[in-house]
Amino acid sequence: MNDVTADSAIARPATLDKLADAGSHKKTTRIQERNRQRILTAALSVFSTAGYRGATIDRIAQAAGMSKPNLLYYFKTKQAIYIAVLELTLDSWLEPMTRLDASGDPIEELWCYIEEKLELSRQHPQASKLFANEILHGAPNIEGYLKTSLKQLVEEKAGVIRHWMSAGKIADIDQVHLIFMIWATTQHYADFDVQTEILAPGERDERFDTAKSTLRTIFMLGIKPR
Amino acid sequence: MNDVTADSAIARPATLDKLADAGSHKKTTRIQERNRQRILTAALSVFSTAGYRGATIDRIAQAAGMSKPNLLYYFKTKQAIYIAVLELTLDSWLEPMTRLDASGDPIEELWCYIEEKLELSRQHPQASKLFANEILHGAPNIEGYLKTSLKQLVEEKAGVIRHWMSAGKIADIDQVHLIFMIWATTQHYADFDVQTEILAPGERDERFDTAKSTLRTIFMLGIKPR
DNA sequence: CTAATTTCTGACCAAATGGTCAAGAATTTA
DNA sequence: TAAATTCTTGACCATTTGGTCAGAAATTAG
Repeated sequence: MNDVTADSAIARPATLDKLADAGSHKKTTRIQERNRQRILTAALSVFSTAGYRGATIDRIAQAAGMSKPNLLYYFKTKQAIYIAVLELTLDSWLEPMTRLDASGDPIEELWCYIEEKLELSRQHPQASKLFANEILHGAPNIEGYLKTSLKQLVEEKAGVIRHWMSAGKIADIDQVHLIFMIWATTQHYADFDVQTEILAPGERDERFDTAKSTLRTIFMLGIKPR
Repeated sequence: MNDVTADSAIARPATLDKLADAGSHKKTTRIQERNRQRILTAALSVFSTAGYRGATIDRIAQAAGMSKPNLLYYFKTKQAIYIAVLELTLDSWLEPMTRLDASGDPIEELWCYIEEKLELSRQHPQASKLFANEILHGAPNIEGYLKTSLKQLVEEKAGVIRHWMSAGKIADIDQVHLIFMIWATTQHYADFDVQTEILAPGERDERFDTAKSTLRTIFMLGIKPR
């Protein structure tokens, strides 16, 4: 019996493996390109709604329009598909943060970041759910990434925010926890969309617009220097 | 093949079933009392970390210190255990909101609510994760509850907040989305604890204290009337 | 103490699922 | 066109897992 406890693909890989045909010298054919893409798209859809354990290779194959053995011809294991999808979406999910610019106007920079994060939740809720699931279950597959790349990025941007603070441009609060607040409030609309739909009925876009104006009011007032 | 899509116990039960020995006329023995309790505790632990699909009856039984068939003597199905745990924790999880008092001081009332929610995340992270998982996967088991009891409660309290607003006691923002913000920011520390541990290292209590002071600053400044 | 009832367990079953494989179909290359 | 390579699939296997059951063990009732 395995020692794996949670809804995870594997116990503790230190880092994400590069699954792209990195070392391989074989050229990738057009069929490969197309099918891998189909699989990844299908996998994102299935994993994000069903979680790792809840997803079955059969479902993913079906969603990708191919047979299970055929899918396994492109990705050897279920875990390999999962890791590939995580990899594929991680960068774009974190990208807005990299654009926090120390030389810009603090209030404007932060609002821009919040807005972009909310926009990501609006347009790519599946990515958000994928990560939410992963982290909720202990982040066994991206633990290494969190501890290295993400930590470094967060430390860098926390430094930027701290700089703004000591210049008296924004209120004095913990920088990392401010980032947590931004993540929590924006991703909430993707991860818990079922709940927000029920409790704040109406058109989806309308809901996101109201969310945006609420976030603007509170964050902008909340971080303004006194 | 079943039609169930996500990591869910069942497709769409309108409401949570009362699983307590409601209709039964048999008395509950002491052994029953003890073992049911053990099972529910174990189940909360396992379900919250592994999700519904990731949890196995065997693991729950093991955590409860009994054999699988014995556990199934007390709860007929895995789903029955899951629903029972959800039921057991739902009320206490939502209870702080019921205490939002229209006659109290708005700022103080709201801060009190935020503080209590954060405290719940600190002391009962498992409950938070259980719900996060459930809602993330479409809330198939508590959909009915969300649409009735929770919706009613939220509407009532949104009314209270609206009242404060029209009296000019707090800033003019969407009430329901303010509630979302409070949920998102406080539950974040339970649901994504792995991430917060990595990015904001140090003692757990210290982290929660810093979170609290950050939330206080932003929320209190953010909702203050201009 | 004996009988009735409750509690508990090992053995077992059926379905679901991750993964394999030999061989056929399609495509590319020479 | 023929050979080589890539792509695809039905059939199959092993493991996991939710759940059953007959009966043993313990507990309670008379």
